[in-house]
Amino acid sequence: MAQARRVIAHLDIDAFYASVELRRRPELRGLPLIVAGSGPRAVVTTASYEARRFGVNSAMPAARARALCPDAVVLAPDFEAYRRASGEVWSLVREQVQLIQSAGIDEAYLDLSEEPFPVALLRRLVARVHERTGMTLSVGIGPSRLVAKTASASFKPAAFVAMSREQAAAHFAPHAARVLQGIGPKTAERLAGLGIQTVGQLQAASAELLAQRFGERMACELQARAHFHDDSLVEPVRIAKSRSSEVTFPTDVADAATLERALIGMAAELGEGLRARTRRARTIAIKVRLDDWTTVTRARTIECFTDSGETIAAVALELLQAYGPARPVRLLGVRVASFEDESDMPTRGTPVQLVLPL
DNA sequence: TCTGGGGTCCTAGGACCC
DNA sequence: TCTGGGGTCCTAGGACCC
Repeated sequence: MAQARRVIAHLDIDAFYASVELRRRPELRGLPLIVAGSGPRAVVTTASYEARRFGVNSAMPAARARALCPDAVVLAPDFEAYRRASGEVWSLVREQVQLIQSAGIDEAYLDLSEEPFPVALLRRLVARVHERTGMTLSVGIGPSRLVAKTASASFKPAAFVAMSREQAAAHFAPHAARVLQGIGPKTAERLAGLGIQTVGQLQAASAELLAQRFGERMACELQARAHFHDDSLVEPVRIAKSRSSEVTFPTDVADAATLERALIGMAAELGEGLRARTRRARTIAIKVRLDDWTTVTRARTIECFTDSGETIAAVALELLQAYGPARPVRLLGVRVASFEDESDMPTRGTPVQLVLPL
């Protein structure tokens, strides 16, 4: 059933990791700050706004970031601290709002459709989070996740913007199509090949032309986004479909024994994770990235569900041996999927009941 | 000075069954 | 003996997001 009025908010903690670091190292405030690993292949996890002015951005190789901004303070990431800080922020939000979908450590969507005064509630929330944690939230408000997210992302830091679908469609029309969620570098490039650079041009593009280039389904999806049509729901509970562990070696590895040791370690980790969550998987996959960046995946689905690191390792090793990388390996990963359906699993503490169909 | 790690979703093709 | 179409399960690759 269609809902009369949807009010969705997107909340994003500004420069999250950098903010956590600044909170405990206030003397660094105002300086360009980069959070990045120290290895030769490390990338930037986050940069303060001062560092961003030098062109430093997330996912950029750390070495390049240092070159762009030699005076920046570079800190190694402390994920444990970030998880704690994230918990502080989101538990404050959860005190006020029930329908929350987490979107990573520093973002969430809120469904405030049932709230009589959503904007006032969000104002109070932003103030409270800032007062209690020192973190600044950027907030986008709209009739959909797409409008909310695009608004918060484009007006941050310290954004607080509400827009209707029509306003978003008009406001973002001159912006690059890339601002729309779901349009990444590849799709933007393909669109540019059709002469489509902006959201407005995508709105006005011929549906036939788009369908020809992208297929019916994706074409419809692209144009719906350009007009900010989106009825996806805020889903508070999402059940994971896969878990994985991967490692990029500091230098490429040609030695089979080293690869096998890494694989066994990751398999053990995944087994532990599955047992901790009382979940079991049937599909075991490996991912291998060679020194020339070619990336290959191999998967096998086995008869029985497993949560055993040994079983995962045995299958992963077979897959690796069957593939037999012909070049030095840059990255190696293991993934488990096809989880046992939760409804088929015995629930702890509740006796199993036989339910007959009516 | 080359490009992390953890996920999700989509597509396309093949095997197999009815 | 060939022909057909749909559905499900599985694998591999790719795009995207945080």
